[in-house]
Amino acid sequence: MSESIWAAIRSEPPATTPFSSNCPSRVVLDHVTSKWGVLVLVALSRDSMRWGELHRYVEGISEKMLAQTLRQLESDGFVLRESMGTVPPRVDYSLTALGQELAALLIPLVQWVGDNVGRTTVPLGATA
Amino acid sequence: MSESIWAAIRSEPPATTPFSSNCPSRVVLDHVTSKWGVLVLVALSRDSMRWGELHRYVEGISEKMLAQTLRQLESDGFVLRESMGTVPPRVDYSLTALGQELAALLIPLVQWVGDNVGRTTVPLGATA
DNA sequence: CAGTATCCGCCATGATACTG
DNA sequence: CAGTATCATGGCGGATACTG
Repeated sequence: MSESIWAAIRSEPPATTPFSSNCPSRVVLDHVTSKWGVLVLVALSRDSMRWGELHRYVEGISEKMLAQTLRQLESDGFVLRESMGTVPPRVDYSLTALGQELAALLIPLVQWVGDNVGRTTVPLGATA
Repeated sequence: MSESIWAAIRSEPPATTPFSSNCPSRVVLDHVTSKWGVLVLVALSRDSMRWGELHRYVEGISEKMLAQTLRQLESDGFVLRESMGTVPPRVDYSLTALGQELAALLIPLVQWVGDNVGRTTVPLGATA
């Protein structure tokens, strides 16, 4: 009994890939590639931004989704939240070192998509 | 009247970015970064795959979502579907040139996430 | 200003069953 | 084998109102 426990503990997390259904990276990947996650991460890649700035910059995002996305990315360790504790409140959001590594990979992607929408055959009228 | 029409037509699609709420790239970005879209695109980046192969390779994807994702990516011009017209049926899926360009950007991302999950602070227990 | 709280519709996702 | 059809549901996402 104790043996099986130790065996289980000792056994390495069996080198799962994002293609494995139980791989933790699936979760992170979902956060990162979420509808708003990508845009927020890229938005913060230039410089830190305040809540209101982000809200205006990432057009169309609701307050709820902005809050949710930021909390998510913060809990993943990609975003740093700094409250200045002033009145009226001022809160700055920036990328952590980890977040910057990630954003570095996201930028070319967003850039490419932006540049090449015209080459795609996306059914017109899909404005959503 | 005709003037305003021409003015409207002549005016360039006002250089929208993915941060603009009405930008078409938003749609493509959503397809590409969809839960299964990323994985399917990366899966096909090595070589073409049959339906059943994909279904097994991208663990956890339902038949419905596989079909839907493939149709989506096909209609965007990223994926090529080739039915062999045999019985029993054999259908091959591969990336178009456009899809390969895209996948080239997706691979480092998926790779990075897979390699760096450990550095993130994803709340444990989130296996979904 | 920077959020939280609440309500709600809709659709993305999934499980199951069926078909050429 | 390669899908489609159908049904059920959770939660994504938006709108609105409220607060320190």
